[in-house]
Amino acid sequence: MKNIRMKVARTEMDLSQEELAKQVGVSRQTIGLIELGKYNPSLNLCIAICKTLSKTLDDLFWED
Amino acid sequence: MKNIRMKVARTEMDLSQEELAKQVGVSRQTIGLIELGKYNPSLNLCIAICKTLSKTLDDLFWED
DNA sequence: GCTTTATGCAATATATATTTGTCATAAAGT
DNA sequence: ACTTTATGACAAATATATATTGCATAAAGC
Repeated sequence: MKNIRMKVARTEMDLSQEELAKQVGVSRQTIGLIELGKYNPSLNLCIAICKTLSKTLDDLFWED
Repeated sequence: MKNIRMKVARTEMDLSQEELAKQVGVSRQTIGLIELGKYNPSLNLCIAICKTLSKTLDDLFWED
């Protein structure tokens, strides 16, 4: 399912998908697909995204 | 690096690597390698492990 | 001593995450 | 109107997570 929390956190930091991708070291498509919920990203990537967005794993990726 | 928190959580539940693997739906080797820190597991797998061990992502996979 | 049980290691095979490139579109700026 | 910027979609190629099998070892039970 869509990861709205991640998209919100990204826009709060005023970053485009492409800018976040560059900072995290992946392609724009990867970021886009994660936000669309069509991907099962690796733990290391999740952690890199969290650190860039000043969030934790539970903040962005933990449900219920 | 080694994931000691995961190993502790598993032993607290009195589960072997093989038992946890079966409950989570992966092979024993995958669990072993995650605990040894030689793997970059997928988010879905991390979540499945957390739920089986009654922990959250931050509990088992978030550092600092 | 022998047999389980639990764990680590290594090699090959398969599934899937991620990249790269390209196109389409809508919104914003000039 | 034109040009950027941001995003979604798609297909093919590459990298890597995960499965499978088999072997080695140490600890525990009998």
